[in-house]
Amino acid sequence: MTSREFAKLIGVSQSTVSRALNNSSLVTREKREYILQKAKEYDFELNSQAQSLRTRRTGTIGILFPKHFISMNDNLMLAHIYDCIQQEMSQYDYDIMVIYYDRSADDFSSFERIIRKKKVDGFLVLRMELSDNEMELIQKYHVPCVFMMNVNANIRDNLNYFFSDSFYGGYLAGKYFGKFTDYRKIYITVNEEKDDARRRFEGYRSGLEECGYIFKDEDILKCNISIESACRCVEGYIDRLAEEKTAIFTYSDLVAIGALQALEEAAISIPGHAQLLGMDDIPLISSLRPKISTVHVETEEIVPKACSHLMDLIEKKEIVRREWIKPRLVIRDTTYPIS
Amino acid sequence: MTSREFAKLIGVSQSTVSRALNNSSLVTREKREYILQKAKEYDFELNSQAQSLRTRRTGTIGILFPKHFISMNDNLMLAHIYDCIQQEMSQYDYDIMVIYYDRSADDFSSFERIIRKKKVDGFLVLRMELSDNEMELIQKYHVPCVFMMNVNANIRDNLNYFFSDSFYGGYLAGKYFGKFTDYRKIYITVNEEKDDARRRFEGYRSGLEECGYIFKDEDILKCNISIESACRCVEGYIDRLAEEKTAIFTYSDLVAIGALQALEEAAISIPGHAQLLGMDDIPLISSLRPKISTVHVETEEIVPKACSHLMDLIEKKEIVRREWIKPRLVIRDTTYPIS
DNA sequence: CTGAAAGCGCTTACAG
DNA sequence: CTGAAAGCGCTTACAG
Repeated sequence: MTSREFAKLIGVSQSTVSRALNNSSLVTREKREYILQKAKEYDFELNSQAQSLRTRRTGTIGILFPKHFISMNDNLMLAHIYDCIQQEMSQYDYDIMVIYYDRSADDFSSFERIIRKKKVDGFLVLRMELSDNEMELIQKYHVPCVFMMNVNANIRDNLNYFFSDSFYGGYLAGKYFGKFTDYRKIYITVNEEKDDARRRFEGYRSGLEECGYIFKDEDILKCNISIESACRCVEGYIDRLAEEKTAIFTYSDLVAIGALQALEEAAISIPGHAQLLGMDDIPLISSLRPKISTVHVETEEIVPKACSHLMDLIEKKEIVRREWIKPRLVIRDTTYPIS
Repeated sequence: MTSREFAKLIGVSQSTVSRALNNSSLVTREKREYILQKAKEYDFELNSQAQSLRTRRTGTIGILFPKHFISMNDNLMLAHIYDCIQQEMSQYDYDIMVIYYDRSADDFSSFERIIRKKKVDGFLVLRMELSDNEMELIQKYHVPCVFMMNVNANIRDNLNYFFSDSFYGGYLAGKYFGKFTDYRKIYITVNEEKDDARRRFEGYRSGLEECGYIFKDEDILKCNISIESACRCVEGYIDRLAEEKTAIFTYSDLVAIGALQALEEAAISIPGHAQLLGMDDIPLISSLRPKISTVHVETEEIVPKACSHLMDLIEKKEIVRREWIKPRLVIRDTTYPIS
């Protein structure tokens, strides 16, 4: 049933139906209520395609996932962020579309296609390594975009973002481990999120330095962002870890889980002989035993801010907002309590 | 730029532009190629809202998640299924919209809203406990729907589905554990997915029976579908588990992970004193140590079948397909190898 | 506050 | 094979 038919059926004009169903103040309360009630009675709902065509609003936002992202299962932090976004957006009556990076696409990435076809009203971008091409698209089509969580590249002007302060997160780890003077400090980094991993490390190094510890570059281990890879990485280093007391800060919780497995396998006592500190604080690590200490990234704070600001941008409020949100330390079982 | 403007610009009619860009055979190859090239040159793309309004196709499908589903993080099996679907659908150039069950909605669930507003062309349903109301909506709006993975309720006529044969999965577990005559058999079930958990159990019992083992109802443990809950559940039972050798089959891998933690905490040797068998085979469990033996649900087979069939239904091919896909046993570290 | 009318940008039956 | 025209179902400026 179209709005014209429905309008005729209940004896008002199509315009009034539209106004009532869109909560326009141009319609009297009584009339609105009458129409709403009739709409329910006749199961009438406005066709969203036609609405979109007219209003240029789709009621859908896109989440642009990082390039290296393969699956929710492999990157639990992204799954967590996704969950938070979904929950947050439900209050705005917006639907969500996830945009993966499409390796197979030659000419158009799905991101490009979705922008050009106007399938979404705006983007939440979890990926900073946008190509110049993609950046241009955003500019050209004036798509509202809010960048969030992790920086991966230089931030251009007039971009909106809510980033987790990765440097500060690392700094907290450094200041904390710096207190344990008899532990050799290690950092496990990942290949995928280079920029962010670098920031975390720089913060770590700087925190340690403030405590008088000079970090040696040879104590950086490298792996991919998966449990298995981290486990194998630490296994390859296990003799040195067995020799002396170490305090290991990892790029992410997932890496920490892998490291923990290798340490347990080698019967290295935790936190006695090796302390282990993850980063992100994904839900999974508080389910696993031992509970891994970590640097908590304030997803709960970042996501609502990013969503609400994206809504503002879509409503054409042209303010630019840029914020760094500070992580905090969460001490659990794999490090010593703060004295 | 509209297709009319673009057409004028390059000296053809709007109809021809539309045909060329939609790969219609009614346009000569040369003309098509000319138009495609010009489209690229002028950055022209058809507006998908207008297309949708005309064709009644959105190029988007919905995934209806179970009611008890809260997050990708809590239910890793759903995250896994989601990953598979996303990967599969990319070949069809369809976008995906996840529909959560909205507890807060009084009158319209987001499922209802999305059906009525015609925001998607069809649904992949991971939830069987649809209300009568929702079932009626599907019928009334003729929305193509493919049900998949786990049954949770009675299956009505002319529904399309690709289900994992939960009974058979349990049966495999039963036949397998049945060989270990000196182990007491346990089953850990969950509150959330009652129907499916029941089927898995019935299969288990029947497999055991074939081996001459009569399962006692007191050996059913109950928890929620989370690692913590499963862990606490097994802890509460730990004395009996310490007393005698047990073979524990769990509703899901997540439950198995929780059970494993409790067993390890109590220093019960695995698989010597307790054998443990999960179900689903989520990616995470092959990352964790020890690797948990499990009943592998053929997500890789089910998802492509369901997606491809949904595409068929959307193309108005009115065939009904219903299939049960058999799981298989994957023996890893928490059970003895099959002799 | 209400309605008649125009138009959003496409696709496709129709005529040639 | 190609083009002119109608119409998908809305919203909103305009007139009253």
